[in-house]
Amino acid sequence: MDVVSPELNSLLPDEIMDTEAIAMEEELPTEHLAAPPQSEPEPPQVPMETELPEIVSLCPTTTSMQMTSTDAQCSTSSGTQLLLAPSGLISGTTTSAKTTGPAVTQNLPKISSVTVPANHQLIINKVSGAPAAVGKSLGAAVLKPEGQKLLVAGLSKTGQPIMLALPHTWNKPATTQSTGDAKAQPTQIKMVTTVGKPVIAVSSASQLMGSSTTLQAQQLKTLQFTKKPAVSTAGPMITKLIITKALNNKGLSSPASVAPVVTGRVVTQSTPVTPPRSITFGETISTVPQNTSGNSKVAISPLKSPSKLTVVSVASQSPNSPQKSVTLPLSVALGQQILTVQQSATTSPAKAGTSQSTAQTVKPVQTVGGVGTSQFKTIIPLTTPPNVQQIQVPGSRFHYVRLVTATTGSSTAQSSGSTNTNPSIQPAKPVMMNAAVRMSVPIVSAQTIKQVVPKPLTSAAQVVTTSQTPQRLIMPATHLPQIQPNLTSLPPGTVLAPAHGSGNMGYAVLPAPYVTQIPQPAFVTLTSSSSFSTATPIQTQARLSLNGYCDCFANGEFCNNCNCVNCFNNLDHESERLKAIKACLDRNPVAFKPKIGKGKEGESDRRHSKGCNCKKSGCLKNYCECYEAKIMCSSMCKCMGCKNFEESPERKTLMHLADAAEVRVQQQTAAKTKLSSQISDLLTRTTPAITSGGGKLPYTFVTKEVAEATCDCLLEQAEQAELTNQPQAVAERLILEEFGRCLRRIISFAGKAKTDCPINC
DNA sequence: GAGTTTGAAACT
DNA sequence: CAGTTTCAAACTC
Repeated sequence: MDVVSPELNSLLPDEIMDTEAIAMEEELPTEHLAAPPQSEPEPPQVPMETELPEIVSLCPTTTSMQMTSTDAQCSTSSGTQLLLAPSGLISGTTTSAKTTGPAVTQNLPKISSVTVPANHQLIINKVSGAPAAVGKSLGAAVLKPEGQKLLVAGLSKTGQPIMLALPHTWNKPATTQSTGDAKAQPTQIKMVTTVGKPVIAVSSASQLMGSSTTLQAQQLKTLQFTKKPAVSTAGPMITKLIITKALNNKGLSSPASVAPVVTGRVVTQSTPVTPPRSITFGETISTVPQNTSGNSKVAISPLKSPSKLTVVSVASQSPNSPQKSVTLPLSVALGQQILTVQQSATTSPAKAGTSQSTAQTVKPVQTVGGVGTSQFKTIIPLTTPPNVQQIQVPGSRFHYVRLVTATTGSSTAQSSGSTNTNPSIQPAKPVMMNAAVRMSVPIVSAQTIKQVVPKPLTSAAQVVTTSQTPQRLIMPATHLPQIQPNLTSLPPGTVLAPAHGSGNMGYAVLPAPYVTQIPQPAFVTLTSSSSFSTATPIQTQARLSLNGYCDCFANGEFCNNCNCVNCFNNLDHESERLKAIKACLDRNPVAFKPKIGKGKEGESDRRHSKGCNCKKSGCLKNYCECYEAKIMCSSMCKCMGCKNFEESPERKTLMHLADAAEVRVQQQTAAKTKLSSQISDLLTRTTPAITSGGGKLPYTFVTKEVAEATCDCLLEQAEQAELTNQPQAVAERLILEEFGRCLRRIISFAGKAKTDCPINC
C-alpha cells in the first residue's frame, strides 16, 4: 500500500532542506560522474547560478562532490554527505540507517551518470544491474544535511530491507520486507523545496510491496524536492534533484489508501462508489502516492508566470479502478492558481441528467480557501469526459478553464467517447458534440471562492449585476433542476449566455468585457438551439478561418485585438467557433491540450507529448518546441542533429549565456533605476534652493550620488561589451553612448525641475 | 521593418 | 506513413 505518513512529510523538509543556512558556493559537476575510482572532482564549470540549488538540495554546504564507480559521495566542509549506498549494506533498522561514513559507501552500485540538465534536475542514473558484490541491491541514498541523516534506500532484489532513515526526530522504523522483484522500473528521488518552505514529496506510482499498510521506505518510489531559488534571476525555475534507479513497479493490485498532507493536515476525499481519491494542496504538499494509469497531469511550466493557471485533469476512471491522486505543483505555494478538474466516476455519461448525477455533480465540488493563504484548489467533477481548455481572456485577471463536453442537450445520452470522423454528419450519434457546452471556471481569490449554479433560465437575457467583488460562475454541463441559483449574488458584469446549440442545457459564463461581443439576439432566448447542420456562408467562412491554427483559438481563447482578418474566433461567431472546435477535436482529440506535459514515470517531469521534428536548428533555437519550452528533447522527437540534450555543451553554453544576459539586463535596469531615483531625490532636495532667477544649471545636479549612479551605468555597459566580446572601439563607443544617455537624463531632469517649478524657478 | 529561415500543421 | 504545401513565428539584417 502506498502510504506516506504525514509525519514524514512534515519532518523531512525541515530537517533536510534548511535552505536558509545554505551556502551555495559551487555547482555540481554536470558531466558524467561515473568517473574512475581515482578520478578527481571535476572542476566547476562556468557558474550557472540556476544550477546551484541542486547542491542546496543535497549538500547544504557543498564544496565538492566525489563519485567513483562504487560510491557516490557528496562531501561538504561541514561533514554533510550525500551517499548512494546499496540497501543491502544497511541492516533493516532505523538505527543502522543512521550509519554513515565510509563504511556505508563501500561497494556501492555503480552510478551510470549524473547530469544536471537545464531544467535544473540533477539526475543520477544508476546502472540497473548492480555488481554481484553488491548483492544486487539497488542503491540507497543518504542525505545528511547539517548533521542529520536521511537514508533513502532502494529496493533490494534479494529482499533485503530498504529503508528510509529519517532525521533523528523521526522515530518510526522505516524498514519493511521486500517481496517483489525489483528490476527495471526507475525510481526517482526528487528533492523539492519551495521558497522559504522546504517540502518533501514522496510518492509511489505503483504498488511495490506486499500488503503492508504502514509507511515503509521501500514503497517510496519518488522523493521529490523542488526548489525555487529564493532569489531568482532567471524566472521561476524549479530545481530538482532526481536520483534514478531501477525498481520494480509491477504487481499493482490493490488500491492504496491515500494520506495526503496539506500543511500538516490530512485531506482525504472519498465517495461511496469510488475508491478514495485524494487531492493534496497547500503550501507544503508532501505526499501523494500515485497510480498513474489513466491519469494525466498538466503541470504548469516552471518558467511561466506563477500566476498562470494550472489545469490538472484526471482522466476517466472506472469505479473499480485504483484511487487516483493528484499532486499539485509546488508552485502553488508561490501564488500559482491551481484548478483541478476531476471526473467523478459516479457521473458517467449514461447517467447524465439523472438526479443522482446531478447531485454528484455538485456535492463533490471541493473548494479550499486557505486560511491565511491565497492558494486553493477546486475539484470539479464532470458528467462527461472533459476536454479541458485553458482560456486566457485578454484583459481579464481571471483565468478560465473551458470544459467542452461531448454531449447533446439530451440528458439521456447513452454513449460516450464516440468519435466521428465527419464533423458535419452525425445523425446516428446523438451524443456527438453538435453542441458544445462550455464550462468556464474562473479562479478567484481564495477568500472569495463562491460557486453559484444557476438553474436553466426561461426568460430572456440575464445580465446580473451586483456590487460584489468580481466573481464568476461555475456552470454545470448538465441539467441541475435541484439547484437554485441566487442570481442576485452574481458579480457585476456576469452574464449568463446560452451556449449555442446546447439547447437549454449549457450556459456560457462570460466576463463582463465580453458582453459587448454578444449580439443582442443571443440573449433573447436560452432555449434556442443552433444546429451546425445548417451550413451558412458565414459558417463556411468560419471554417476557413478557424481551421487554421490561430494561436488564440488553439489556446481556447477568443481573439481580441488580433490582426487576424475575417476572424470568427469571437463570440459573434460562437456557433461557428464551437463547430470548428469540434472539428479539430474530431481530428485530434488532444488538439487543445498542452504539448508540454508530464513525462512518463521515471523521466523528467516535463516533456513534449509529441516530440519535435527539427532538422536545421539543432533544437537550440526557439523554432524547436522542446527548446522553447526549455525541456530536453526526448526519444519521441524526430529531430536531426539534436543538441538539446543534457550533456550538450552547446546547450549549456546557450543556457549560460541566456542566464548571464538576463542578469546583465537586470543589473542594467537596476542601475538605471538607481540613477533615476538619485536624480529624482536630488531634485526633491534641491528644488527649494533653486533661485527665482534662471534656476540651477544642469551641472549642478551632478552630485556625488548622480555621478556614482552614472558610473554604475557605464560599468554595466562596459561589462556588457566585454561579455559579448566586443572590440575595444565598440566597447568605448557603447560606453560613450551610455554616458550620453545619462547626461541627457540629467539634463532632462534638470529641465523638468525648472518646468515643474515655474513659481520658484 | 523587411526579408529570410524554420518547423508545425494541414494536405495529398 | 511520407512527401508537399502553407503559414506564422523566429530570426537576421
